[in-house]
Amino acid sequence: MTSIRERNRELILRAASEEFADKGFAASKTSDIAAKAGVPKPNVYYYFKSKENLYREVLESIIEPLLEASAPFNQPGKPADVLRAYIRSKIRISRELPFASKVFASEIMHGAPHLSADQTAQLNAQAKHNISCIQGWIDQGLMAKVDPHHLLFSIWAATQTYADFDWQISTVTGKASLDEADYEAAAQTIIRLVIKGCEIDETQPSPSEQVTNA
Amino acid sequence: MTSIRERNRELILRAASEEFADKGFAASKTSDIAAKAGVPKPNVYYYFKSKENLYREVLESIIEPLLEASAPFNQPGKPADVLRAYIRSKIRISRELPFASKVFASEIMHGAPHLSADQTAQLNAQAKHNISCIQGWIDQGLMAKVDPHHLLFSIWAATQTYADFDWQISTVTGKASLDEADYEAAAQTIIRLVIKGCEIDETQPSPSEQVTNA
DNA sequence: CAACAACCTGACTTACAGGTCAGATAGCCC
DNA sequence: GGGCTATCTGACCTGTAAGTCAGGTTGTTG
Repeated sequence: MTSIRERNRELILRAASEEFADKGFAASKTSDIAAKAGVPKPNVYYYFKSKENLYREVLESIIEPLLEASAPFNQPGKPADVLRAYIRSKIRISRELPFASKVFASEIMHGAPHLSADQTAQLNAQAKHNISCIQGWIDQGLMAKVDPHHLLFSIWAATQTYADFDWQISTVTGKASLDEADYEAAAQTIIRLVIKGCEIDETQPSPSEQVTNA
Repeated sequence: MTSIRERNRELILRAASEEFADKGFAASKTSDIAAKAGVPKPNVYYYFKSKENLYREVLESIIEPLLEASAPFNQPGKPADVLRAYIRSKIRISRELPFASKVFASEIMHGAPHLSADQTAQLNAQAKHNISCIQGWIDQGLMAKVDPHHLLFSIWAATQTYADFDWQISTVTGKASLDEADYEAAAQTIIRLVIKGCEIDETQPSPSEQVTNA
């Protein structure tokens, strides 16, 4: 069995994701990754062809979870429920895959030079779908007229910030790392902002807001 | 007059901020920065002692604007007004100083290894002040009980995202760059989420919520 | 247990980017 | 215009990190 392979690849990938998240692609040294994984450097090259390959695999590992986070948008549901579930998924990713999240964020920040056209297309398609879904709710009078693009950007930003800017969060809160309760508070805060922000203004009560067609 | 100095430093700083924002510190080459600034590489070292020094100056250039953005918190005002002004300031920074913003974001993402203790302290002090200001409003019953930390994190994230993740924004919106109207829509969306989210819930109108027990 | 493949490794090569330097040129003040 | 400083520059040096390789070891399969 080549479970040796599986195991070593896993060790190296884990070390690499931490290293890349911490220092960024260019500043990360393959020798450091090897050391952190507990293997000699040539092994890194044995299992992964190059530093860039290794990086790409780390990057790829976050794509699937990211796409899955949009699941709530892919089945019918009330705006508030879908948005709530979406925000929770996003927060969960930040919490459970902080390294890959950070690598992804860094990649996006620098113009996604390592993302394949296919990956970009997939992510973009899902984003477009989510946006048109929100636009649909607005058209149906199920939620207030909040620009779907900017709403999504805010949700992405607010949820990802817990992975990407963990240093800032730690510094300001004074906690080395957030616990369950902190993440719960974060989720609830973001959910509140989004749900309240999407509620239809009562000031000018349009008659048939509740017309939930299909 | 040594306006030659001023001018050249300015050229190099501008080129450096673009390069650092685009590629990150480690991946940026001083030769590229020199080329972009239109000066030979040794000039970069003549005016700035080292690549790191140059980077630090770029980084430093965003600190002052960032601190100034918190001005609304430093004078009395109603929560909604202060938050609105704050969000607009933050968005303005993202728009007007996109490169330095990105460099700052990248720096924070990697644990702020180049920020001086003093700069960290200043930024942290301002953040703490803003948080206690929000907490004060809550205690006075002027706004809903929204965790001040997470509220601030969301505002930071939502506003900075327009500088940091401009590639993503461009890709999703299909626009190469956002115009005045787009930034206005972004500001209004974020302001709506925040203000609505901070409004006191009417559902259970407790008369004297103001019972702030010491 | 033989032979074949997978895995491991110390020692090496190489390219490249940060940084330097000696000397040239340009501006400035008396 | 003489002398002084600031600015500029091509050519160079050097450390470092990506990547390689020859040969060793370990596992695996008949």
